[in-house]
Amino acid sequence: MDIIVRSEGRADATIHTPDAFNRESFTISDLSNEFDVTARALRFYEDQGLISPERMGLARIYSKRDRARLAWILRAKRVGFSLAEIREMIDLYDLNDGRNIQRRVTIEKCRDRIGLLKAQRDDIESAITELTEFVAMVENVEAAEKSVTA
Amino acid sequence: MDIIVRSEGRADATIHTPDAFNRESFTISDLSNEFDVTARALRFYEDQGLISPERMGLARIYSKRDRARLAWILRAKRVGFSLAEIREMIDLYDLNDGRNIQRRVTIEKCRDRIGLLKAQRDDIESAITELTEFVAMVENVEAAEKSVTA
DNA sequence: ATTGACGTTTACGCAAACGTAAAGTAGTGA
DNA sequence: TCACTACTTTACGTTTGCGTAAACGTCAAT
Repeated sequence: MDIIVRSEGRADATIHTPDAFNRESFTISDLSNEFDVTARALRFYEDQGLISPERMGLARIYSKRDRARLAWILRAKRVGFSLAEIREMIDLYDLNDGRNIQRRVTIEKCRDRIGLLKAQRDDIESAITELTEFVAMVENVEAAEKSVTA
Repeated sequence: MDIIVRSEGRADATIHTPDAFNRESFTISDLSNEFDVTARALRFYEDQGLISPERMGLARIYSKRDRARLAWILRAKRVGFSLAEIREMIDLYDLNDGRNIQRRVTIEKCRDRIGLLKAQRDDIESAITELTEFVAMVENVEAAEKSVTA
């Protein structure tokens, strides 16, 4: 019996790890399942300095913060940022967390990013419109054809 | 009639090519200048089957249609499509141009694409909001600090 | 005839973002 | 103890989207 239904039926292995009674921590497969990315990807992000989960022996233990950060990373990716750019931004956040660095630079970079994002959004809007019109057109041709055939 | 707006100082060579009195055709550098992409990129797109300009001997001659298609391609790129995906879409358009293929499939694909684009747009919106808030925050900290220092 | 400016092909190079073995460790369950 | 499963590292492979010579053709002007 394949005990592991995941989530709602996943009181197995990883869960009885001594300290994880509260869902404060996650395994690599927890997160890779939840966010639908491969473990390989997560390890890669770590290599690139995007996340640094704790370790229990060798195994990675992701905290809630790590999880939140991952969510952030993935959205940034979807939005078109490269991993390098994401790392930069994370650094910005972190630096401004422990704040003592040039905020001007930070703000500048963010503004640039915002500009890019807006342009991108507009491009996407146009694309949506165009594709939608295209679909409508194709459907009309289809309708016309049917009316002829009928 | 502002036939050539971007030719501030380039009414030379390419222009007196015998047949191109009307701006029906463009050289590779015309387009690479206009759209700010390298000639290498344009040739690459051709390799990938995205555009197929005429030839005059060896040289590529881009028609107005080619130019329009290029504009389309570049926007699709900005929106996040891969060259392969772009080729697929172009094929869809073309097939529906000489229409005799399954429109259902076309429409399906377009709808999928539209869905993705909308999700992407929403992600971008969120990112814009978040970044904007972040900037505001950083600026507030700055202001607060100044008020202390002052 | 030579020098540019512009065009061409062929082909190797490269960074990004993982995929994919290969091989070992560690805990659990029968 | 044995098998299983999840997790690990190391390291080479792959795809995408061009960059970057190298080496050559073509025309116009000097």
